[in-house]
Amino acid sequence: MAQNDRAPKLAASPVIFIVGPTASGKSRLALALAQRFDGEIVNADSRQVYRLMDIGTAKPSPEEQAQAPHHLLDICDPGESFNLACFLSSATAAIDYIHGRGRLPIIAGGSGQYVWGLLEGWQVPVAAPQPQFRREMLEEAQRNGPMSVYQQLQLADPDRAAQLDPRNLRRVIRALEVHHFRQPSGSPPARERRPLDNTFIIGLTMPREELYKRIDQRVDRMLASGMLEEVQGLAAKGYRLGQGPLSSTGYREMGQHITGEINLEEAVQRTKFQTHRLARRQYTWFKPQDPRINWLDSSDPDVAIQAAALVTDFLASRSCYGKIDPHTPPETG
RNA sequence: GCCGAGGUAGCUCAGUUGGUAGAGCACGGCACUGAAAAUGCCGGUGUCGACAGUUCGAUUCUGUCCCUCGGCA
Repeated sequence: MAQNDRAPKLAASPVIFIVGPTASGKSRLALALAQRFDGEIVNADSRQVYRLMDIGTAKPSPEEQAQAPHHLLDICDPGESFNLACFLSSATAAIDYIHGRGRLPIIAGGSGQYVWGLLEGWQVPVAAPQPQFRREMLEEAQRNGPMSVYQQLQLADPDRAAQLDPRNLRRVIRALEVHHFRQPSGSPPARERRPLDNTFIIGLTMPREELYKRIDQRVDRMLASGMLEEVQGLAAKGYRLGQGPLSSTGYREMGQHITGEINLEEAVQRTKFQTHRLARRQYTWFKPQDPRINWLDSSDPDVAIQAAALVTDFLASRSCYGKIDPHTPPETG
């Protein structure tokens, strides 16, 4: 089935992915594998890219970061907006760089859109966000209802309109934005993107109840280590509570507490519930039945050993430069 | 012990002028191609505290009992 339209790409440089819901232990496993296989970690978490957002994003500590090279952490100011396109180009660059050093890239993170976009080589429309336009459309929706914006899209791009829920204002506005501001053909084309070759995906999971317990404990730990103070510090620097990156789970709830909307206890409980929801939504990107993902139960103390064994096998099967893999055991594993 | 208020979905509560009930949150599922930890969508049978009475019919009315929370002793 691996027919080649050109020279076979033997031993293409491998890439390891570690995916799964929040609090499943991705960062820790990434570190273990990086040390074991001479790897470098590339963050695929949409919030850990922001500086000053450490505690609430469960970003690896400086000590942990010192144990292996990390990429795409702290590359943005919380006032800037990071997005899929930013991720795709910077992650691709990081992978090339790591391969160039003869090392193993380990992509670790729970942002499904980023992970699959990178792995599947998504070609995103070249139309930069237009804050002004978004604001206008938002006002339009407030004045005349979201339907009026949707109707504009139906006129402008009926195909896209048919794919969207009219009630999902944000997506509808984005679609209109793409229609109006897409780079005209003739301007330099976007960088051609293709699916990554030679990838191996490890998924970390565990029984739902267990996951929720770990999430709750982690939220308590975040608070004890100064999560509220972190958000207060961001507010003091002028970042708007509840906006942009500060609308992330946990940050939003702490913000609501800071403005006096809810008490601390309520904010903590909501953060826990919101994080459960986040985990559920992550499972719709990383599906338990997805054959591409090699799932491991992260509540098993041996996960790191099991993962290392899988990676060892994977690398062995790929690094033989044209030699035939001596044995392909039929067992299911 | 007496007087009030209340016992309805896992939680907080609404409701039925008598025809077996519904919101928010939780929880479960889904979508997602430059905001994605964001945004949007779908999913509600639960001895309506227990027992008895009135009634064609009671979660809804009546009585007794049990429990909770106030107040008075």
